[in-house]
Amino acid sequence: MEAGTKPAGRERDAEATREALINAATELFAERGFDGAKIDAIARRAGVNKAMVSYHFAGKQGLYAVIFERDLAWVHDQFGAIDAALAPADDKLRRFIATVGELQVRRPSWAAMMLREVMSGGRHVEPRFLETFARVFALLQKIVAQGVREGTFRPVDPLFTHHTVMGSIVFFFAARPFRERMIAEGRVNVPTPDPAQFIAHVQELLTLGLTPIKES
Amino acid sequence: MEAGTKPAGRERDAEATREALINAATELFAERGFDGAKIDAIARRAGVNKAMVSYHFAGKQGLYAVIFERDLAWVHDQFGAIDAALAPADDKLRRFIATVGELQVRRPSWAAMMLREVMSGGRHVEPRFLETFARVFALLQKIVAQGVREGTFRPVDPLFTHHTVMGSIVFFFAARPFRERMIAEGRVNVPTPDPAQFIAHVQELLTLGLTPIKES
DNA sequence: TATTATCAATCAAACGTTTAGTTAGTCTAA
DNA sequence: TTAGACTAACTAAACGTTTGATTGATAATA
Repeated sequence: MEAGTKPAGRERDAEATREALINAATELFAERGFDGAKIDAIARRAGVNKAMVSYHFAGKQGLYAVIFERDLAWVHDQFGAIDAALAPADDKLRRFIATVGELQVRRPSWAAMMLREVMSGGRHVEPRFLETFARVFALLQKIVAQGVREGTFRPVDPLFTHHTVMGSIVFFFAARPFRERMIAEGRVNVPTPDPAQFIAHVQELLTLGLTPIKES
Repeated sequence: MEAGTKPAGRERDAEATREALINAATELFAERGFDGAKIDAIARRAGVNKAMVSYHFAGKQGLYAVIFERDLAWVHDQFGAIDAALAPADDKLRRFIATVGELQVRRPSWAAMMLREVMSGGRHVEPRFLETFARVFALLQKIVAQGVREGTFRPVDPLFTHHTVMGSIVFFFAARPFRERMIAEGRVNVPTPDPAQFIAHVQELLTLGLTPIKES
């Protein structure tokens, strides 16, 4: 908890302040959305003055943009590597799913922020984000086509497949606050699930679910 | 578009006003969240004065609650029927998925509103909602157990299965604004997908994906 | 039937609060 | 000593809600 708080080391450290703000804001944006995350609350959680948001990021929108776009390059690289790889389609699909999963581990709040953007039609993001997203979908489209060609996948709609993969994973990570509350309140009788195991589950489900039906 | 506007029939019709507000607010809550949906915008879209929100619903929170809870009874009935049915587990799972799909068709904005609640840990909903949600999960848990017992499902984690099913469907419907923008802007080269076909896709994916692996 | 009384429904304006952003000055590390 | 980092106090705008007046449908009354 309170992962955003600035460490109490040096009194004046611009980099530490920026990081504290980014961490605090990421949590609050994920949990409450752009309008629900108040600058006062972000600054308080980060342990700095709220004027620092304007000072370091030129306002709330600027802070939001920095958070949202700091992983675009990483995403670009990872999925580019899968695209360039020489491997059968089912392997690529597993890597695709694993990479989406890795992003969630890297940035636990990314799922919720992405979901909110997707629901609002990309209201707060710059076109660069749309490009990256289109590229990721194009990759999955390509993988599915390859799999159908290779005979390892049945002829499924790549758009549908994209939605099941992204939907499953993003929902799993975005739903954590609710899931943990339900478990804590004893409303569901299950142990806290392991993210890595869930990713493995999605990999298996899709590998098996896309296997062509044998004509015996 | 502008589906919330009050019909121009009678000048004073409390029921029509309430409906217009509910419709307008549902769209805006789904698209922008609780804090992002401003009372001014809701009232404008509904074509009524913004004081009507407090008059008819005792404030923004009251309007939100009415929207969120108007389908709880329906959900309760539908999933109760599946639970009570005498059918093999794979049939029940298909019905489960179909029912989640039907809810989306009934209330196109429900997915986004639910997702936002799930991300915030149920910040704006009353405990009644949590109960219903727990009951739905319990049903899926039961179906999976039955399927494993009957030998039609491999021994999967019901919590994971729940997340893949709910995640896939809710994401598909919640992402509509983004998807339609991407298609409209020509960033992805696909036709607008048919919701019913997507539901069928999820049914197939899970039926096949949960089939036990043959030991040959 | 025509008139009047009544009250739910509606609206424009105003209220108090909250919000994002700014400013003027202070502090600290180098 | 100075440039950059920081803060408390402030401002203007936006927000949800309340208020007081007004409208129009309805039903009792003449």
